[in-house]
Amino acid sequence: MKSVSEHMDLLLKGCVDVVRPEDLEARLVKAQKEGRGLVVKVGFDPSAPDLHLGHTVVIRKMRHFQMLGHTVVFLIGDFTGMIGDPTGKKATRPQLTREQVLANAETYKRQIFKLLDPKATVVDFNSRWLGALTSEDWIRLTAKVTVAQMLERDDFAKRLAAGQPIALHELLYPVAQAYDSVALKADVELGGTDQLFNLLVGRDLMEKMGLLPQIVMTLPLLPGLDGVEKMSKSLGNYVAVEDPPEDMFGKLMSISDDLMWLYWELLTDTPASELAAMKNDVAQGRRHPMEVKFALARSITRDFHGEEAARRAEEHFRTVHQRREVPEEVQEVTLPASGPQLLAKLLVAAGLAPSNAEARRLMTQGGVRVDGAVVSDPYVQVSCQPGSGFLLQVGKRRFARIRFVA
RNA sequence: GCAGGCGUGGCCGAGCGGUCAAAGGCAGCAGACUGUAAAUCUGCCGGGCUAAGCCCUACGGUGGUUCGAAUCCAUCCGCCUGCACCA
Repeated sequence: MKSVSEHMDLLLKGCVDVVRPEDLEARLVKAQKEGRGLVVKVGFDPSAPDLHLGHTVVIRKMRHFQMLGHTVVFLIGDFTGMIGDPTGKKATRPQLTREQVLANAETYKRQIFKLLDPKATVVDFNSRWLGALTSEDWIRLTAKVTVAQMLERDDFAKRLAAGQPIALHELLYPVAQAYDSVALKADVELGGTDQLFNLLVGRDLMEKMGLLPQIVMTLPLLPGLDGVEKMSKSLGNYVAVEDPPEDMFGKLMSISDDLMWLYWELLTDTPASELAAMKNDVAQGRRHPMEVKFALARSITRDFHGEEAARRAEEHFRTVHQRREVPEEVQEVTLPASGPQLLAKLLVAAGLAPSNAEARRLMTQGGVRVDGAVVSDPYVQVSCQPGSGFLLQVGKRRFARIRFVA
């Protein structure tokens, strides 16, 4: 087994806050001596099981713990979901049914097990213990946390100062999350940097309830493909875990050279030392940034789709985007044969344009090719003899092979 | 409850009786450029029609006024902001 300090290198890679590193090290040493793994807890929202690469930053860290023999608890916050993590955005969460929660859990599993080892992952629901608390239990529990403590939270402080409402139950969110750590006797809790406050409440509550306070580790919020905003579905700058390999590869190739390094750090397991060497090589002109970006796209695509799919996605990218050639697999569209037709209408029929007007526009702008040749006259007709056909291309990367059948 | 305001294209947002298919921005699409699906530049960006034009649909819903309404009036729906109330 590797030394604890080597473990530390892997575990601390990419982290923003670690409270406290020396505690982590001590606990690793103790665990190793006792031959047991640490319990690493991470909470997830039960309502949004569409994971993107931003989420995988934390999930990857979970994997690092697994790789070192620790147990990871993927905690679905079905009880806290009723509150909704207070963000100031009103909107009380719609309550999910038991069936929805379970269905979402399955969706989560399908996605996280691309990175995590199912055997070393415990999937749990916090309604299991939070739902079992009596009114009396809640009073005893909330007695351990002060209002002043809650108001340290930036969001609460701001709203209070601005005279905006803070519903009483919102204060319960951090307390409930903290109690999760008590129930699980967590050794470590991971989360995004936005979770720091909640995670620290967990430490505090554990100590008050006679447990060893958990170690808190936060990971950065991943910037989206634009390199500016954080990755999020609503901003459209994301790569979904379940994006098809070609899309995933292509989206990753589109990031800027600067952003690439952060993605290397947060979305691969490449050791920091290796990364530094690579960065240096590019800076010295010994390696081309594009080549390094290819390696990145390959690595990430492989994680989610496997070696073979990643290879094909790369090939597709090189063919279609780099060499501007026709991809191996082109969607076939069969249309009923007829007399001569306006090409514009065929574009619509083939699903390459949403309306005739749009199809004509595309043609006028030189965006349409028939068998490789640009056709810019919006009124050309083509013959639609049975058995005949041609390759239709719109823009650089949308293709359809048209065939006419009687 | 009282007073005032708002609702415009995928989104934000201007327009306040005709010249409005509706400024501007974002997003999107196409072209150029590029190692790149980045950046930048150019063009397009409701729909139908072989069209410098005509027609249809569209500015929350409905009904009016007017030769003519996104623009005025009535009403309904939805949202917001003050003030009041909160036994």
